[in-house]
Amino acid sequence: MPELPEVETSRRGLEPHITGQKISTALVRESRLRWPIPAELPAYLQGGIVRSITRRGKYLLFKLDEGTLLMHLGMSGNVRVVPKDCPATKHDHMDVVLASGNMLRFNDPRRFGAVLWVQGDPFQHALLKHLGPEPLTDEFCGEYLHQRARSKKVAAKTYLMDSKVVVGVGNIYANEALFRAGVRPTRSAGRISLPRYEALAQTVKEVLGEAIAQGGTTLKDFLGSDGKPGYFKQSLQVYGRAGEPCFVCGKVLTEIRQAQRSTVFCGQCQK
DNA sequence: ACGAAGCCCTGCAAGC
DNA sequence: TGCTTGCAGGGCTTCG
Repeated sequence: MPELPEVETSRRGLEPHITGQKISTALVRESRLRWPIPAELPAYLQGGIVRSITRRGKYLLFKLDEGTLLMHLGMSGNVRVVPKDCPATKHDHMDVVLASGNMLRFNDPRRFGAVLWVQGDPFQHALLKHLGPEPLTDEFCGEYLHQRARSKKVAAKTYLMDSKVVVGVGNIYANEALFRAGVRPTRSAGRISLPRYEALAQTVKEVLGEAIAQGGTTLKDFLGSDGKPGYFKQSLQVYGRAGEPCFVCGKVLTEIRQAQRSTVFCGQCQK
């Protein structure tokens, strides 16, 4: 479900309901995720106050005085604020009940997500320590991409989706950004010029920025914490359009697989 | 050290 | 209608 825009959409939706709230109780209903939810988590959370909710890549960080609740939505995860008497449904893994009468509910059918507790500096945690820059900051630019790609043979798309290179660029937005920049997804990362990387850095920012502004991309079931779908789907130019004509040149879009993920591109517009 | 592949899981749509 | 197959928005881990 979530790429960076969807995670950011969730974060923004949660923020006003969660910040400053005291946690009355927490309940782990199904601990099996990518890693088990720690058995001690409810004890850590109980009585704590959520000071802030931030995002690093696709991770959500709920900061408490005693530590940080680290959450990843994986492929199918969803986190929402609901009234505390809201009946549980399938795949509701965890509830964090707030003094306000609402609760934070984490649901994840495919269980690729994670809910962890980190004491001390969360950015020193193994999962966050080696992450690349945020795509919407100035640190992420053409020069950075160009420099870092030197002598790399990986395909441009695989390079763009590597969280050590840049965080938050998932399959949809990698396809879209490469199309907008006119870069063929299969081209070796080390064989792309600086000006073309400048274009690519720009289109990554554009695509993600537009998607956030539109509340993310709802393909099947993504809903923001307000229950509304994202509207970026209607802006997609290549993702999910294999076999259909390119909006720019009319040539039929090609689909291939890279690293077990579907790639769609225009053989005419992308070189 | 790097790059490719495997794997974790459920749900759904398409095809037979 | 019902079965089987393949694919899905991610990313850590293992293998070569």
